Amino acid sequence: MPELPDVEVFRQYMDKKALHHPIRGVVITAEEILEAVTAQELRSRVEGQEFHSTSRHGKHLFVKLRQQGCLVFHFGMTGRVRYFRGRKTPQNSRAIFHFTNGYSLALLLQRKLGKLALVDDVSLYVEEHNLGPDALEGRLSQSGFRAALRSTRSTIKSALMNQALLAGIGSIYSDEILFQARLHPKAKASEFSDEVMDRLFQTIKDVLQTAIDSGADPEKMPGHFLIPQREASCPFCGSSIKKIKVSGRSSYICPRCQMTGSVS
DNA sequence: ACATTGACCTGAGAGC
DNA sequence: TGCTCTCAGGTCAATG
Repeated sequence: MPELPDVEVFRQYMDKKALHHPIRGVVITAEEILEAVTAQELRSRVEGQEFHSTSRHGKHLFVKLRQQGCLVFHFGMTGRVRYFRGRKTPQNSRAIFHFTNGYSLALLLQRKLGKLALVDDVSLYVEEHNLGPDALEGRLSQSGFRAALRSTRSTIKSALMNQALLAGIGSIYSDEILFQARLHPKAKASEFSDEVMDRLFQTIKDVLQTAIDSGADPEKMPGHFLIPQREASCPFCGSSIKKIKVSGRSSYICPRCQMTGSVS
């Protein structure tokens, strides 16, 4: 779930539900998800404050505190947030922020691959984690995208998933983007023409924005999207979708529509 | 120096 | 039913 569109939906959810409530307690039930902070330090710096505003870079969600500091949520492969009322915490809650209004916000991680950090400087965090420009926001220019693709020898799928080149795309959305752009995931990223790169650049924006507009919910995505029907047939030509391995990750492709750059 | 692989963690689902 | 095996949407260290 948690690639750029999912995290953006979480961000909007936090904005709607969890801002501006005084925090009366913080409970960490899996200390290993904390990054460069102890549970005690986190508690003492967060309790009494409020969530003030949110932002996002790639797959990272930043929640600025009212006085000082900023929480960083990373969701790994299975993370979510949930705002809930009452005492019974949802399953797989690893960090819970209790508000004075009787509601709480939990970070849910089935697998403990997510992270929670507390930082003072968001741009420093982004820099230290070697994150490239966000795949959707304006910082990534068309020419910058071309330069990024030309700088690597890897396949286009690996390049799209490389957070240092551009941040926010994972395995699922790289498949969707390459499907919509009719490009084979094993094609060499650096070998595309300018025209193909520019078209791919636009496809990235379109796919990510459309996914966000669908609430990152496969059931609400448009009929030409691959995500809701990866195990079925191509919405364009009807061929059965094939599952292949690309640099160790499963990839779903239409073998007929995505010929460009395929290695025979 | 760069790209790819395996390990990390946990649970769901397949196959026996 | 119950066991074992494989795999999953991410990242990073180890390897080639």
